[in-house]
Amino acid sequence: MELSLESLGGLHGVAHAQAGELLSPGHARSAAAQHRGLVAPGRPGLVAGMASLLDGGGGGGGAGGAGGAGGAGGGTDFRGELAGPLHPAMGMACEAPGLGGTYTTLTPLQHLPPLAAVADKFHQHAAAAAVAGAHSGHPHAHPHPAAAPPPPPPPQRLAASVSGSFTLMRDERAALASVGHLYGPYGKELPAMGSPLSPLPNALPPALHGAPQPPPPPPPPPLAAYGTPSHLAGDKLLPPAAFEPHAALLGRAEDALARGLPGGGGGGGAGGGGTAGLLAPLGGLAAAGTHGPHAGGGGGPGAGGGGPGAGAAAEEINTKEVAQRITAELKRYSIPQAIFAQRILCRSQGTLSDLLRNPKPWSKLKSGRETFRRMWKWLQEPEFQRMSALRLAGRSAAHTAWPWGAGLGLPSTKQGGSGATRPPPHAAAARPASWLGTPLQETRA
DNA sequence: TGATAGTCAATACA
DNA sequence: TGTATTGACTATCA
Repeated sequence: MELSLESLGGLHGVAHAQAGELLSPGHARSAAAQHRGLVAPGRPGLVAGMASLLDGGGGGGGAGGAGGAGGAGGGTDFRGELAGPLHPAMGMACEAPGLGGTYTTLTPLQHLPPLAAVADKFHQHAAAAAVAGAHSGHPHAHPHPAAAPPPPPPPQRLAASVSGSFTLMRDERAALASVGHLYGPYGKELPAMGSPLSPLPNALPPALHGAPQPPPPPPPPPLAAYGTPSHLAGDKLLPPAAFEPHAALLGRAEDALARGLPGGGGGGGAGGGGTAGLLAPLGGLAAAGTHGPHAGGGGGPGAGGGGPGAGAAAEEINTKEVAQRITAELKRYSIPQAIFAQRILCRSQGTLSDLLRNPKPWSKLKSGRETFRRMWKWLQEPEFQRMSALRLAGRSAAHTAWPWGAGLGLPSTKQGGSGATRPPPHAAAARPASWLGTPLQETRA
């Protein structure tokens, strides 16, 4: 792995700083045209970055990058545990419980720009990435099935790589925490990384905004840009089967996060905010979520969180809060429920809608927890990764012709009703072009 | 075997 | 076009 801290940093920088430049004229235009109204003034750069990231270009490389990063970070035993899959949201959302597999983005990072290239705007992420890298080298050259170096990706792919690095970081910190590593460094970095976690400008309970945060997340990139996996064809890096461990580990990761991230510290406030608010120790129930679907407004969670610090292995997710945040994020980025449901949750739009509107208390959930975990996990990701996940997932879907959009034929957490018996669908075809992108057609052509 | 949970596709609605 | 609702179905558990 030729991944270096500097590379990471640079990569990151490029991803954001040069996003605009990297954008293909077509995408740039479409993005601007389509989301003019969505782009919040003052954050065009990031938007562009995300657009770029999500752009088809980023995809393949990105995935690879992520994988690479992950590999780098995963140097520890933890890596072994994770065995590749780094993030359910990263295109491996739809795993079959028990299969323990996931898509992973393991392709090597491509040329990385110098750290100097990092845009100030994103220096925090870069730093975080660097830290992650520092803590996790990818010592061994374990075989990555899909790690085969893809053809030299176009510049745009760098962005995607960034997302990969984030994936790494995320899991990395969990790993670190879980193995009792010094989590200290992350105390500072994580908040930055986590900024995306609780940066919901509106629609979020105060608790979630408590802490000082970097500038609000950028407005959503053009959706059109998200769904252009054209060159990503065949980018599935890991066999789907490799994924679930992720879910299995999720618990641990959550733990780790709960213990190490938010709470951490007092600092908390915000930093922890996100996670803290969403997770609650079993004993101290989180707020809203546990009190009923429409329990009162948001106050709860964040506050309730009580501190992730407490939650160890058995923290519960504040379903209500997660639902609110997901709803806010989807609106913020103009992500259709159907897309999110299919790509990240491997569920149908109707299911997601129901879950978001009527989240059941964690305590009442059974297999449905998995769905909320995915949502939660997605929320934990930096924006780049979130979008990447959506994109990658879409790509995977496109290339694997997921049945009913659920993915790889893997059963959903719980096969619902006729879903299992219904004829393979047309789901893919029905996906909005802006999200699915033309790639599907291209790759099939 | 019935109750419950979870999900889906279809459809209505905005 | 995206979201909310509904009815039907399967899986799990007591």
